[in-house]
Amino acid sequence: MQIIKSNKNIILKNQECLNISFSLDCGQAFRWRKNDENIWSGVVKNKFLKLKQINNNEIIFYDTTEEDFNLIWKKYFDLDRDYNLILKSYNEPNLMLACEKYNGIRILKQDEWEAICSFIISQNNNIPRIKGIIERLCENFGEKIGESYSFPTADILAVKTLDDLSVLRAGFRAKYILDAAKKVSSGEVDIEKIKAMNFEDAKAELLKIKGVGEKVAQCSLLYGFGRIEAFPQDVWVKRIVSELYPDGLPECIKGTEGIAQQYLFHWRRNLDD
DNA sequence: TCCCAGGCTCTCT
DNA sequence: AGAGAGCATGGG
Repeated sequence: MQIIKSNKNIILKNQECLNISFSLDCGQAFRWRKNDENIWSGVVKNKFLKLKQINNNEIIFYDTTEEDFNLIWKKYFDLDRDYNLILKSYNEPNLMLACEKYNGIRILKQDEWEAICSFIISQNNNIPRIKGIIERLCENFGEKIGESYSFPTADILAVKTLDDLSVLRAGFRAKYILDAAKKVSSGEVDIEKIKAMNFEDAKAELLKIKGVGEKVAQCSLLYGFGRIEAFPQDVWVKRIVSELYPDGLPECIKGTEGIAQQYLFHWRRNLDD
């Protein structure tokens, strides 16, 4: 991997196992948009970013300093993890197929609160509508950042009412968003403490929030807290498990279940393509 | 019109 | 402790 400064941009060359389109559009993050020039744009932690992948081995981070690249984007795209090594360790045929076809998916390290809130919204919902609700959440309650908006903090949402949230058209999930915001804002569910907890304790903390069950907790831990041993089972993954692994998950994914899950999920959803 | 969508809560056995 | 209805909203 090579980091090159070019005018105001950063160019990342020869980064192994990183496909930004797969990573930004595989159902793990809901706020990235691609324009007709294949330029992606999004907001992470109050930073607005545009980026584009060229020739599969060159990624341009527009208007980005080396400092922001090293402090924010390296972590967000999980670049310190050796995905080749992990994917190579998978020796189960179906999983190998998924990894070959969608090579370059990385688990994005999202903001913890944003992940909790986003996956609360995701329950019993479809991806286009999830994106719409989250977009309205940011436009109505976030702050203007570049060409987009920040994700509203728990503190901001904690003092809203159900009536305030009606603009989201989130349905029955609105009351869950409020409960989550109040518990996170008050520290009853303490994100800083969760970071330091073991997996089971961390999950138990998240389950204190109304509207957070097993699946949403696992998603929060995987995409928000970077716990790659999490294994969220939605309807698609349940389908995969019952079809392919009725007697248990393959031994080779132990410790990196979340990464395997992401490849299997994306592969199974796009089987007809 | 009916069914379903990256589930969870509540209630009833 | 396990099963099932109900939940808001919108797209196919």
